[in-house]
Amino acid sequence: MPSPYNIEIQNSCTACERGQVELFCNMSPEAMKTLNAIKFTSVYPKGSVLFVDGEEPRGVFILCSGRAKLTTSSTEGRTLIVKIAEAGEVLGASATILGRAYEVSAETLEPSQLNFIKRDDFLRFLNSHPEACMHTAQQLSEKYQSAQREIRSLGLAQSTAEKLGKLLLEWCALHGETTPKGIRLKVLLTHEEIAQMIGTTRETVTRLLSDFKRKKIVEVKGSTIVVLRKEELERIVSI
Amino acid sequence: MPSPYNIEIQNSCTACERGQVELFCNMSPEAMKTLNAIKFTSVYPKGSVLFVDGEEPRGVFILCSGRAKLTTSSTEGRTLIVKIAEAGEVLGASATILGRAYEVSAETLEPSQLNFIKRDDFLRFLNSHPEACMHTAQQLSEKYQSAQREIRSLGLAQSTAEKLGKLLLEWCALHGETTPKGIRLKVLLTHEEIAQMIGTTRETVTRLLSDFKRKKIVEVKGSTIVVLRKEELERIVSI
DNA sequence: GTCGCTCGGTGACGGCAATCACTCCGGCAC
DNA sequence: GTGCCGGAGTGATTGCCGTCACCGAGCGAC
Repeated sequence: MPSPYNIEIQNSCTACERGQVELFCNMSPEAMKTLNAIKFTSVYPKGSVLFVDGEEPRGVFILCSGRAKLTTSSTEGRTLIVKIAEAGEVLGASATILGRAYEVSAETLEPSQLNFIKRDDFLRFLNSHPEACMHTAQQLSEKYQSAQREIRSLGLAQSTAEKLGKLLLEWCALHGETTPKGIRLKVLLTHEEIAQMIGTTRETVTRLLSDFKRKKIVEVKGSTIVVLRKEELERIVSI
Repeated sequence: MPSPYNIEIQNSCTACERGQVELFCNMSPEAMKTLNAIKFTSVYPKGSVLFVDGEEPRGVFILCSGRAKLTTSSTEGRTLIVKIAEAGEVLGASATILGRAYEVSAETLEPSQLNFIKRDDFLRFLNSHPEACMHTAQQLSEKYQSAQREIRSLGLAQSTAEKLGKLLLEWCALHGETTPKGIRLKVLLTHEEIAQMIGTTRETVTRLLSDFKRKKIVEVKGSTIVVLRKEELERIVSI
């Protein structure tokens, strides 16, 4: 089924074949039916802003396919990318549950399909379906642990090289592709965005990557990075 | 009722008068009864380690009274204080729910009463009591939002003065006591611990506080800090 | 073709804060 | 009293990295 943004649209959660693996998709038939009834499915182009830091919570977004960046900004315009959300994640749950302002902003990084659920519907859904509530608790726990890792990285690393190394290693573990030469990564972020992920500047990211290249730790070709010597990266990180 | 560490012990959650205000304490009578049956109440002295970063989750701790610090450490010994937990908070919930290692360490800062619930009991409790599950989801949402604030502070502040200012302002909002001269804070942490909260060194904290004193922004007497000019602090923070 | 523009690479410089190395003070043991 | 120890205060030095500035490559619009 072709769609405006050239991705497959999945209209029914019950028929969604990704259902088996993702946290919020593998529930009992009756829960899925309710979910189907209250969700609004849409496809968003790259760069769509789903919600903004500080805004009153309208509801939650379930990321069915695509990626989204969660960011927070300082008053004078510096931006920090808190997390890159992948398919299967629920966005805005904490704010929706607490009825407090969204604590981050969310923006799609590529064409993405999302299910939106209004706050009232979502709360009713959680109250009436214990399994949905458990799934949400799991999602929130994941989010919390991921936030803790971010805190560790930002607060305990004393050099920026360490932070960048940590980020590269995380990417290796998440979607690294092992090849004879090393671990290959498709990096779909600009240096600017990488900088925003580790709280530094674009120039520093460029310099550090050059440094890694010079030391034969990585190889960069266009938007792919090949990690040649993972051990060396681990050494830098765990100094 | 006197106790070994000179604090009041509350043995029954149903009779606990703090019940009305705290998240995990105001549930239906039958849920409270179950909670009472599966919990282990103990009083811990100051400096007790409840669990350690990386340890397999044994269960959750409900902090009935007292305070505990949540920390994470780097391999070479630097420590970051992620959060000071206050009475009413649930500790170790995310790790227990996910069945993954605790993501932080927890240590009491003063004599504290805690209810411990074993992992299996806790999971059964959540599954059989939807309201407990909702409360847990709320707790996790709170924790997540608090972690996000920490990330903001660590990642977006460009000077250490800004981070210290932010911390002081948070303290003012949480347990500041308004007096004619300014807002009075009881700081029960050493400079070393304050440094660990904002990811800097003891010397820098000492210097910054001296700086604030010189600029007549704060006044320090022993372990109390009086914030004389809150606006000035806010200006520093939101540069 | 020529503009725009975004993105990446690099040099120069300066400032903030980490590090090291003391001193001082108060409390406690003895 | 003395010694010890944890906490606080301060100076000197060093180096990392943020900032500013500029340039080149690539690319789409037109």
